[in-house]
Amino acid sequence: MSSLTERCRKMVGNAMKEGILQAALDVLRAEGFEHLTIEKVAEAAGIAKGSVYNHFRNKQELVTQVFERSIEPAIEAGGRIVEGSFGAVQKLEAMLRLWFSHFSQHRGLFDFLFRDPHVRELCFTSQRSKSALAIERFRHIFDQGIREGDFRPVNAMSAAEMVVGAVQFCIERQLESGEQRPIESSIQELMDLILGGVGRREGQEGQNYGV
Amino acid sequence: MSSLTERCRKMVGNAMKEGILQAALDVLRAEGFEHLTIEKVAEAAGIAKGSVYNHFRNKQELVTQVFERSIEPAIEAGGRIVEGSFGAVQKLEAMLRLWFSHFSQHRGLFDFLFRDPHVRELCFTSQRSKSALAIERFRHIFDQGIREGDFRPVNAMSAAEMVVGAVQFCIERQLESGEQRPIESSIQELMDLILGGVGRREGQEGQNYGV
Amino acid sequence: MSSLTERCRKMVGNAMKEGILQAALDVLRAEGFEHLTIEKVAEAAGIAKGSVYNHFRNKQELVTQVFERSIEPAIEAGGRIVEGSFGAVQKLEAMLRLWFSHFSQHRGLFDFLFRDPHVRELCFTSQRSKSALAIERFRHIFDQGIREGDFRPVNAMSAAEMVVGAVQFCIERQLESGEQRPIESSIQELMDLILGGVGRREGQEGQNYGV
Amino acid sequence: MSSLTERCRKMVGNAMKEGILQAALDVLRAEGFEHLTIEKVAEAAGIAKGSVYNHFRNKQELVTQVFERSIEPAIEAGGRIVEGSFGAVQKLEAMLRLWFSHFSQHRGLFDFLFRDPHVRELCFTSQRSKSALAIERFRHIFDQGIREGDFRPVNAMSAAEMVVGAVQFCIERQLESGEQRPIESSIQELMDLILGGVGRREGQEGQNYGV
DNA sequence: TATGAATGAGCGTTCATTCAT
DNA sequence: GATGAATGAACGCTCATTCAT
Repeated sequence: MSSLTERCRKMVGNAMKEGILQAALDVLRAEGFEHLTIEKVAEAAGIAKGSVYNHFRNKQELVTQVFERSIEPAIEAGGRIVEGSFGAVQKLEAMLRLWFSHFSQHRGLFDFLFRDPHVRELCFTSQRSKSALAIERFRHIFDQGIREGDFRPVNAMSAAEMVVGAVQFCIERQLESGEQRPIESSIQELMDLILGGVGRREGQEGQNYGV
Repeated sequence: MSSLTERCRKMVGNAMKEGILQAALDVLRAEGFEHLTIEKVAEAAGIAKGSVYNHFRNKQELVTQVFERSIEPAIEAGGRIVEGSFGAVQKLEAMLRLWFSHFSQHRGLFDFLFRDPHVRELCFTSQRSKSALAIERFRHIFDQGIREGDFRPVNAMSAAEMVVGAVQFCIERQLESGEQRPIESSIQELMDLILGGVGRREGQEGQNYGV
Repeated sequence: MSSLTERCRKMVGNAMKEGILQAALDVLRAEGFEHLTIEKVAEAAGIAKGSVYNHFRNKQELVTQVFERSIEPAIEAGGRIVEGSFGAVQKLEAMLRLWFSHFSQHRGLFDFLFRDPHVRELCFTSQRSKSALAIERFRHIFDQGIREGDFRPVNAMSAAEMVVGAVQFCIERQLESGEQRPIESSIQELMDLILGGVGRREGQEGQNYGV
Repeated sequence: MSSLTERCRKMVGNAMKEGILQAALDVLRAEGFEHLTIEKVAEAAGIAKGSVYNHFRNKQELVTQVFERSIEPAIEAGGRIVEGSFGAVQKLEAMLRLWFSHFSQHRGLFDFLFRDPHVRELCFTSQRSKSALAIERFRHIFDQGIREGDFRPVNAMSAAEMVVGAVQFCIERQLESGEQRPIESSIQELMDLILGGVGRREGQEGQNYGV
């Protein structure tokens, strides 16, 4: 955690804010949320404690912004997928790929978001709207799928909730276990389950497994 | 919150511990996690602050045990379901029913566990092993279903993860939104999605929409 | 609180100081003393925080001057009364009238000076010398009265102290209670008490009660 | 400021509170109100900062109690005077004597109450009711005097206000100037002015001064 | 074993003041 | 002179934990 002061003193004002956010992220990663204090953030940023308050009204605002910054790109990417002109199945798969790859690519960045329970909680809190957004997006995809005849006429909302819960949980588990499973494998497995369910169907019975 | 002292003074040590746990639960419900202090717990239990430390090494241990107590019955019930002699589909449905009903019946008790972010996080922490247990149980059910030919030969572990994530998330959402949806409806919807997936099947095509 | 900057930028330095003092007064009235910060004053004056320090060595000096400004006119008016060529009784009454009217006319201005304990204290501090001045002036009036035979040969200094204390206290009380008593009534009552005291006199005895 | 810890550790709980109050008084005297911090009080009392909060909810409560303790005895003594069975003139004189002597005898204790503007302000604030009490008592005395024919039928309330203001101010002035004037002299002078006023009376003219 | 006063590290926050630009 | 970001000492307050009784 090198001193930011020299780097920042002559920077444009905005850069200092970035520096503090980065410092907060560093502290979060290094010490976890419950040991995140303004003093440590300031120290990590190489600035005085009081200076933090020139850029963030209070601790809550700082931590929230750390999280918002981290998740922003994924949200935008999600928006682009939903609004694209592909079929529902493709969109669904793209969405899963986005989630998995985003969390994998930024594992270094998101690790703490899920590993540290305190942070995870805060994220979920702040993400309540984000969660709602995610659900909404999956719902759109399911609606489209149903409309276009690719999906059964299920309750799109419930399906969306289920998928979001399942995906989040799977990602969490992978991060927790440190398992480095190929993303595509996870995606295909989830797609298979989401599309086909676990139940055996009469038609399939004969086709796939015969006797 | 009547004084527990008289009741407990001559009781076996275990009863005192029960009283403290109950007091902690009361405080948690009344004031939320972030206002839970040892002092308040002691006061609610009608004992002295220091006495709490005769039964719990520290605050963390106390709070963890509060949660463990809350979830214990459900865990045992889950064990009985898995070890029963029913079909996988019935076990799966029973399991979902257990989860939903448990959280519904104890809504007053669990509300705070999910509403208060700090508590939720703590619960998830303690539940990491509980989650693992839950996954294991669902995995057993899926294994049974596959073995007995009721389920497709999916990856039982992945399916279990998915279901646990989905169910937890749905319950959380319901608690958060305060929605009082009929349990059976939720269960049936989830069962339908888990068993049948969202994707259209060839066999259905003809049945449902004709050509 | 419009920006003073444009108005003041090209003004003589003195005008800027006036602007800051006025801004400080505005903040004082609007937010009370304990919420008076240099930053708010600067903002109200439409200038930068640092600029305040080009005109006032520190906060203390600024606040003191705000008070001095407020009381200046009354002091000058007091001087004119004492140096006038009237009798002691008339001067005494004029003095009381000045005090009462000054505080009444500027009630909006002085209210906070007395209502807010922190400010009141600060004013009293700064007024210690002002009090001395006031006492001195009343002492002159009493000396004159004694010399010219209008007053008994009392200790002029003690009488002056007494009167100043009494008048200040009465004004304070009125401001505190928010009472809107007619000034003339207060003045006449005080004059009566100062001149005649409360004690019964031989001459009165016969007049008022007969024997 | 000797360590109170040894002395107090074995004392009854109440003694510790006394010790803190005394320590606060010491700090107040030594450093003035605006430098009174909880930390300094704790240090002066030889205890830990947090311990102060075992006896006082917050700083405000502590300081208020310091003041209340200081003035309590005088208030009670005042009550005994008013309720006594003497004439109004005697009661008035006794009251003045009480005030002067109380502040003189406890000069060491009250010095700060008047010398330090911050404290004075706080006292006046807390004393608003005390002031009201003092006024009420003088009013009773004046009422009695008027009823019994010793005083002119003046406005008892106004006279009381005037006297309280005058006496407080005179005492303040003496404390401020450090002047050690004989109390009796001050009392007699005030009594003379209060009873007789400053104005010359026709009847007196001949009697007292002749021509 | 129960007590609860004492502890003391720690926290979030404020704000008068400085100084490089 | 004007600026305002940076400073950093200071403050009131909390509370898990200890320990002498």
